[in-house]
Amino acid sequence: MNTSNQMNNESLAQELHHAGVTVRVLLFSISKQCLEVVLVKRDHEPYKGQPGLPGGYIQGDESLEAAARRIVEDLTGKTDIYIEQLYTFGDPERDANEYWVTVAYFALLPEDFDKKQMLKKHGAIVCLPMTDLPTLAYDHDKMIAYGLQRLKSKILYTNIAHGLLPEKFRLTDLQHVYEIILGKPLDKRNFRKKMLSLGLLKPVNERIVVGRHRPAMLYKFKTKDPIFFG
Amino acid sequence: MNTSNQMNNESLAQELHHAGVTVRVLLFSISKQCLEVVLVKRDHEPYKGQPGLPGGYIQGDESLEAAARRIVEDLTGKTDIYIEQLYTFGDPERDANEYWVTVAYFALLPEDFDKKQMLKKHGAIVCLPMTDLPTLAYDHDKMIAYGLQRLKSKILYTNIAHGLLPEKFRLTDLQHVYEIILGKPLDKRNFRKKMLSLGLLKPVNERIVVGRHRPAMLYKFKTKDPIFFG
DNA sequence: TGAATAGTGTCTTTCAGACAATATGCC
DNA sequence: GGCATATTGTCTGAAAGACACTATTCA
Repeated sequence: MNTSNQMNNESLAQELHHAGVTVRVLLFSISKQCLEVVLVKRDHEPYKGQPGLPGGYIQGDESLEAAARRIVEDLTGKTDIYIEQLYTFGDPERDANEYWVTVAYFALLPEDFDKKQMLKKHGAIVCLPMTDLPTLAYDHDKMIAYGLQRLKSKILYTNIAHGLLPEKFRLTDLQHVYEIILGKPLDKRNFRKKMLSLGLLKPVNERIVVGRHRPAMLYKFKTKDPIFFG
Repeated sequence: MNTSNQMNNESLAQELHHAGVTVRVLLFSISKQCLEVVLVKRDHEPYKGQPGLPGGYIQGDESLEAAARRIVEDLTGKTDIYIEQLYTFGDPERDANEYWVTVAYFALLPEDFDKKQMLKKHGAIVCLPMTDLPTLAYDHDKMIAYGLQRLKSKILYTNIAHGLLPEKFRLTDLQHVYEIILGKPLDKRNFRKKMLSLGLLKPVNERIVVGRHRPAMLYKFKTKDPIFFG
């Protein structure tokens, strides 16, 4: 396809200024000690057999975000996953054969989601720790770097952490989420003081027994609507 | 175009999962008392005659950002304009006839740029204050709202203000930029204290005479590379 | 009763925000 | 000399950050 010359004819321009549109999803999740991202093994060329981000084409009757939600639902079976648009990548050098515009979305999987089901059903899927990623198809590594940056900054001024946690959780769980994403330990007293002062959480009148020690109070987010603070 | 059914054939999918790709640019600028955005009068259907955001099609040999830069250069003649990607809008309901994916970019015009030239050369262009915008083509009003939000938040934690100022400026000019964007007056002493403590500025050993009073020291940004603080 | 985590308070420092008087150069 | 803006410092309250001990439950 050659579109480098100036277009004066409207219909010709419409013909040539089209591009393939794909949606990619960065599905982040917290495992015991690290942040993981969902990858699929590509089943056709280019980059066949290599891991890449899950994604697909837009369909003519759905919005970009709806396409992203469909892809996430296909993988997880869940519809209440946190999703936001991340960035749009479009560069003729991404693929020698065609101009692809890829709209990347960013999604969060709660800790209590059973990934085994997903891994079994879609055999080619893996969850890999962010610290040890293989070579990925296309510019998917750039997308992941960008998504991680977004997550790191946005957890500091929004209630986005709810996307990574179960409905009810301990303050300790919440702190672990922050520590894993920020990559550094946090002071327990200061963390709790700050979190509770923000007023985003409400205590659930339940406790959870984890080991042979004092059980912890459970909390939930008052709302999962986007809240900005700081 | 009907793409609502499942695609099993790869080449068919490639045929149908294409969309028209346009780039739109929000070109913000500071005038005496308010923030303005550049609009053009559309010269063909749909929305012919109505004001809308400047934009165009991607060409096959340029990236999305390059397309945005080309559009800005066509309008302004300048290549060193601050640009960043804002958001990508894609929804079949945006246009009944075709699926358009629109990648919106966000750009800043420095205060010393002579807009008269631009308005004269491209007769259909207007700069309108953000507070009094007419009905716009498509969902361009949504894009502007989104861009304004980005500007308001990003001026608080980055050096993005350099895009709206001349190379050299008074601290008073910088303060005006903040006041106009945030829509509220700021305390001069606190503003200067904070700005200088950030270490983003360096004094230029020049003064500027504006009226019959003490001339002000001029400053410039140490770098226009993106800097995040706070 | 011992193991293991839950839960809590003080002090220091830093920063944001309120607030007004003096300095300087031009006309 | 008068006008008009430039430039500067203090005080107060809020929040961040360093830091360690007691409470509770289960096995």
